[in-house]
Amino acid sequence: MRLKEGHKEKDIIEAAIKVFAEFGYHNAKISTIAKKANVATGSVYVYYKNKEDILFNIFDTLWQDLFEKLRIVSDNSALLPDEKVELMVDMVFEVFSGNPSLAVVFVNEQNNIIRLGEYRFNDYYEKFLDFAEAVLKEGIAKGVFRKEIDLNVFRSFIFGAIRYLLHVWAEDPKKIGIKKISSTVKNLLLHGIM
Amino acid sequence: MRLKEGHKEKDIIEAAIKVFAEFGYHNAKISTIAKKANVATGSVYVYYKNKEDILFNIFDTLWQDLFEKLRIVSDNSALLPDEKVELMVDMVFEVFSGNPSLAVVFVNEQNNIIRLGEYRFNDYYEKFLDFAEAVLKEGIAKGVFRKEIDLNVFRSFIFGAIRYLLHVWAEDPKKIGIKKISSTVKNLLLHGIM
Amino acid sequence: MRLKEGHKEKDIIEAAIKVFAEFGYHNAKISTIAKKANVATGSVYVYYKNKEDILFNIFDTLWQDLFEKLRIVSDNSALLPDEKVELMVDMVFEVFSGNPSLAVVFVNEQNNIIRLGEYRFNDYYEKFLDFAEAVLKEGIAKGVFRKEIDLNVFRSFIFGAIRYLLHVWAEDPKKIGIKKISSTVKNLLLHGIM
Amino acid sequence: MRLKEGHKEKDIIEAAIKVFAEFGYHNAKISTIAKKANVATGSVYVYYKNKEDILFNIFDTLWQDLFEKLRIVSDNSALLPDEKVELMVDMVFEVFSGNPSLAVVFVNEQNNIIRLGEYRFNDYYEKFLDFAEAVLKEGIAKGVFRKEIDLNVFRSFIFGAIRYLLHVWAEDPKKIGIKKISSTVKNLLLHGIM
DNA sequence: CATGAATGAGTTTTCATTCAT
DNA sequence: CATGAATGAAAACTCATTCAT
Repeated sequence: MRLKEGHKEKDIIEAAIKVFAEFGYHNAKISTIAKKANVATGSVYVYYKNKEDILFNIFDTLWQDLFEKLRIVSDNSALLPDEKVELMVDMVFEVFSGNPSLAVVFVNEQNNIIRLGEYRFNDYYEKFLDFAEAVLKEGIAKGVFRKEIDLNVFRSFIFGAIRYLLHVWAEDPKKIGIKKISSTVKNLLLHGIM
Repeated sequence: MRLKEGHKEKDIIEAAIKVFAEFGYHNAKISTIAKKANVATGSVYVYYKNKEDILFNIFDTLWQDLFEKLRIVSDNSALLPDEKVELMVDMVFEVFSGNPSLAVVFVNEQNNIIRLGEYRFNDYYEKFLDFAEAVLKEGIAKGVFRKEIDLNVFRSFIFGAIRYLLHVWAEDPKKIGIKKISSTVKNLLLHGIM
Repeated sequence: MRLKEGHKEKDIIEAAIKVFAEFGYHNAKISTIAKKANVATGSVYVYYKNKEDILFNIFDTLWQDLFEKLRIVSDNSALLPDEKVELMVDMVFEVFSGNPSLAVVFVNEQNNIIRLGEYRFNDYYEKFLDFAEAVLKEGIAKGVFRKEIDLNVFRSFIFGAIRYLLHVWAEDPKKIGIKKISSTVKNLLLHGIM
Repeated sequence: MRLKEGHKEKDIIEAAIKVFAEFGYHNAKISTIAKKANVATGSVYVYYKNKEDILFNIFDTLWQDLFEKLRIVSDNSALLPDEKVELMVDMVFEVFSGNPSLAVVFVNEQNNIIRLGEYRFNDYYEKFLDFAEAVLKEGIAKGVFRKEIDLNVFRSFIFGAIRYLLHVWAEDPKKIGIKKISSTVKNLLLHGIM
């Protein structure tokens, strides 16, 4: 029999990330993805149920990766709250640092993902924000963070700031170094501009 | 007799904002917009060249509104840098506070706008960020703001944070009050969490 | 405005009957139907939701026509049972006599219609067979028809015989005259071959 | 070691009959047939040239079976014409009685078979109807059957009636017993309803 | 200006068939 | 012979845009 070559599935995802990043989900054609993956159009449907299934797969993998790394930081009881915040910010930038296209897709297609009606992604996202919230709470409890900060607003504040910076960086990775970005973010987050 | 009612153009834009917010630009049908505006499909094309022209119009109006208000704050030499920052944040939330759908469109369709190849919007956006940067520079010069902050990162940091909070608020305006959001943002921005 | 020309809807149905008859439902292309109706492909979708909707429409119209005519015979209390049977047979052949293609579609696509999951057509069909059954019952009650005949089998027997003859005739209307067919059917039905 | 099991060819045909019966020829997938036959998709093409070849095989086997049995009845000079008719009807129902799916395929896919352009099936069918005609002729010659009956119409009449009853029975074999059906058919055929 | 019927280009998806192993 | 991964041709359907009235 014709053996599965074993890399088509991955090739397709990688091609899809690039094509989604370049054209956006709605303007991305399956045929373009297939071509970029050196695969026939029909082969895409051997591995993925349909177009949205490809997008879901990208996000699934990504979130799982994020959680895994986040948990390691979160569970480390030797760290102070502010150190945790710093490490978390670093971690997020690290995940994307080797793959700007993935960052673009992550930022741009969030809405599509939700509009496509797959609610599991809301859960991922909530869970992620809960991590951020937990660290803040811990910091407040230990008297390291200011208690006037609304937790709900905080978590979206930091998520939005990072998400957008990720996008800015991904659009032109050479313009601002990712190190510079993450250190400025950490600084602003902890101390503000004053 | 045919009444020249004279508000079709505006009706269409308002309908479009709602429809774009609900379905996203790509899934929004011209016929749906027309129906919501109580206008025939063909009439949409009397006032707008095509679908993207409607989106461009929404953003044009919006940016002009933002600039006008921003300039007033920026030009007020009686204000301290930190007061300026606070007022600017207030101002942005104010612009959208009466129109959640507009906020959703503003946040979600930014990418489409740019992908559609209309570069004037890059200019709008740059100009807007320049304002933010100018205020920061002024603050640094006056010794009010910390000079370690990278201006380029700062402006995207604040833009991203606000943009996302706008979205969170717009999706469910009753969940978190816009006042609470803007005060927390100002607080975080100036002083950080520590 | 561009006025509805008023005959496109009918043109499409008529073209569809011909194309379905020639190629069968599954091999019939919307584009072929459109071409035959002198209409753009997209116009088909202005009038009909999708391909199966066209088929449903054909059958709806047909069954309604059949019922109307059947009822007139059925309700005529001046007729003897055997006269009713004769008239009903005549009537069915009459309905199709001007439109062989319609007969072909009626006979060949019955299964598709049911497989497509529109159960209203089962009702039509049951109702139709009930008419046949009622006439037989009446005949038995009056002692004109033999009471050994199983009603359930009878109604399918006659339906199948007529349906198939319709098909034979429609495939080549000149081969056997429809008059000859219907008179033989009536004869066989009432008296058998002995 | 690979076992040459030797019944794959038959397994495939049997699976195909079931799948064609359930979904219809056009909606039946080769992969579904293969799965039901416990065989790989590609193996289907080892034994059959293509999809239509499977259908042709089913009909070939079936018709040969029908002819063989028909000839035995037809050639039996000890039988009276009406006895022959009765035996022929019995025989047809017998052929299908153990395999409702085969009956469904036989009835439903007749048209596809002809549309697929294999004309040998027209011959089969003509030959079959000729048998029926011959018996009728013999009966007329012997003065047992009425000579007013048009032979051409007769043979389609009986074919259509039986074909349809076969379908009705096959769709729900428990609803009406096949014995009841065949006895009613014989009765109606010979004596009519009066 | 206003209308909404008509258009047809463009894309996803399916699945019979092939073929490398 | 047997396999099932890979292929790509084919068709339904959508909807922005046009245009006759």
